[in-house]
Amino acid sequence: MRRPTLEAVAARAGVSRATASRVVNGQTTVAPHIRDAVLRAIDELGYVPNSAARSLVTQRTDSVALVVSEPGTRVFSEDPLFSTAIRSASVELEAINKQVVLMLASSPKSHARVERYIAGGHVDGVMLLSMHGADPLPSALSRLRVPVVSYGRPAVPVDIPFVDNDNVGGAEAGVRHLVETGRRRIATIAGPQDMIAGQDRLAGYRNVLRDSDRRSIVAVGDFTRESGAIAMRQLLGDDPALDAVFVANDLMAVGALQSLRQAGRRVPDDVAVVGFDDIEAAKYTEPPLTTLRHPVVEQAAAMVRLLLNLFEGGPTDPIILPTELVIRESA
Amino acid sequence: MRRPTLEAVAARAGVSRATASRVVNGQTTVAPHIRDAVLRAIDELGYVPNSAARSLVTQRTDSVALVVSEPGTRVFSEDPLFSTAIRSASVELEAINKQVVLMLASSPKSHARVERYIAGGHVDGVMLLSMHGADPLPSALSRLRVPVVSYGRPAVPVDIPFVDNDNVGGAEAGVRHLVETGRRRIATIAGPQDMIAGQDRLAGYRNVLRDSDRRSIVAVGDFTRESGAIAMRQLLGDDPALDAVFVANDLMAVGALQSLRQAGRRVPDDVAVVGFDDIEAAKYTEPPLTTLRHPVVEQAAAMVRLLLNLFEGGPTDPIILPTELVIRESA
DNA sequence: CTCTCATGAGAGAGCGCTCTCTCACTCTGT
DNA sequence: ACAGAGTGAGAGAGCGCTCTCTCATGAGAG
Repeated sequence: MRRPTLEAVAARAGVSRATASRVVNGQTTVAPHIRDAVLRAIDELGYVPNSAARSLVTQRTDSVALVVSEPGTRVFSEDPLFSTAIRSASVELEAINKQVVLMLASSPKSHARVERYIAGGHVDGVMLLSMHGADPLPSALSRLRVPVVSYGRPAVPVDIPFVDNDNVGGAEAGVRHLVETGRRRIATIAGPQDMIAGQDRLAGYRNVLRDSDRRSIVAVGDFTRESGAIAMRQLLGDDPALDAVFVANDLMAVGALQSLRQAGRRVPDDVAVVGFDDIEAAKYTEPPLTTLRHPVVEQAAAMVRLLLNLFEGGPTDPIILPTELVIRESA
Repeated sequence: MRRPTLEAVAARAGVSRATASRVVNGQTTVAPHIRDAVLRAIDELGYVPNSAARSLVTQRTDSVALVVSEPGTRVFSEDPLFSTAIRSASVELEAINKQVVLMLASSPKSHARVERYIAGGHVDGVMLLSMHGADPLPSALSRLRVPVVSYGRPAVPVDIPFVDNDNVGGAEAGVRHLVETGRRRIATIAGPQDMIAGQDRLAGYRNVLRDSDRRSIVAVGDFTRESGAIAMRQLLGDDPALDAVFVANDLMAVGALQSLRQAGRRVPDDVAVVGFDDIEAAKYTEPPLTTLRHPVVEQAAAMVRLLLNLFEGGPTDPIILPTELVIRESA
């Protein structure tokens, strides 16, 4: 009742195991009629190669770890960017016949687990969706001499190829839009400052405010809706006269819109709101959200290509993808 | 420069490979001082067992496939239930030291890929997040004699243990709430009728309407926001006097709210809206959405336990989890 | 002091596959 | 007709591990 082996196939086809192996692996040095005999045997027996045996000898596993390193669990479920990136990366990897091993690294304990697993040579490479700045994983993994690429620039300077979007440039474009539409008191709800995206988007905001001679008004959230709502209330308390807010991601912007509504502010008449990410929900807020779109699917695909290049010796320079201002009704 | 083998560990500790293996696998028949010597050698060499070699002989892989079988790609990224379920299942599996291999099965081509992979014995078991009714995967996999469990009742009657929430009961509770709050013309935006959740929630709606002597007004969406918006417009055209709508999921409810707003209807004054799922966004709509909560995290965890039971011969009866009506402002 | 028996450790046979090496055979050129 | 090159197929050595079988040792019983 156990699965047929290559040996069985070879026996049935009346050839040696080596020849059967050649056919399975698509080598051309097999005469057509022998090839056919082997293929028929494979078909009749329902033979499927044993991957453990294969990777034992080839030293390859044809699978890649997708490590989602995220301290809290909330963002993962809430933020559609995660699932989009994961899906896109999966699709790309499956296209080149690599399996995706999904690993969640939230606690230090699971960090250790991930490291052990990677060190165990279970995978040919690692793709890191690391959100947290103080994350020890990027450096730990790069030390393991395993091919690693990162989605998003690693917070600590470590020699890992990465793909990111232009957070600074995007934020600048968003805030500039507010300046150009005549807003005077432009606040921001920044993302967590231990995340690169949080830092960079705040930097972009500051750059433009500095150049346009405005005072910066900053509250900090953690990229969740909830925190956006709280931060918005806080900003309204700090400066009731603010007439615009640049929110570092759409999820927080949704929360901010709610707080603005509760405070009786009309958007965009009283307060203009610009988000970041252009998640699907941004189209459905009241009013629809002006935001910065960045190509998540392309970014994930680029990350896969980067990993492939790491395998095959192609270029592995960091890739920065552009963002695009999507103007809807909130600003 | 290659990784140390058990042989190397044994040599360094001055024991046989068999003894080293015993220590690695935690057998107790090793004298303490020998055990220590081996452990020290492991530590010094940084030894990590080669999983390919191990699973070659043990015939186990300690990994489980999580197959997301979903025809369109949109729902996956948009619907937070997917990521929540995936995360919860991952967490549970990691707790019992099983790896999660994520597989997307959207096209027939990828279906074949998944089948081949599963048949290849790469995984000890399969967890199926199958959304589509006509999905050939459940039956195909159950034929492969691989342990399979399903998140959500499979559409075709196939002998696979599954975990689901009480879709019919939940829908009934939601519609009953509308009836009890005095609504007369209660429409529904149903989910796709080739999905069990779509069918069952519509059935629940029909049950209550029949019992309360009301006419049913049905539009069908595909569980996306967009389709909810379209369906709502259609319903308003069909029956401008409707005063309530039960929407088969929150995503479509968000779209419906938008259409209602555009049509100048106040919620809940003119039209009451009840959703289903209680996604995070339901708290942030205008007005916040009354909806049916079901325990996604628990459901995924239960699925993992079911798979474990399949491995170890525990009970594998289907599990139906209850839903709970969460009353907010929309109804 | 010998015999039995539990106990701890080693020898060695695979698990199923790939891949190098070798060899038999056919084909070309002289 | 024969050397040399080219081609297709088999033999066999591992890859790193687990696990059964066997054996050496020493404690306890007679």
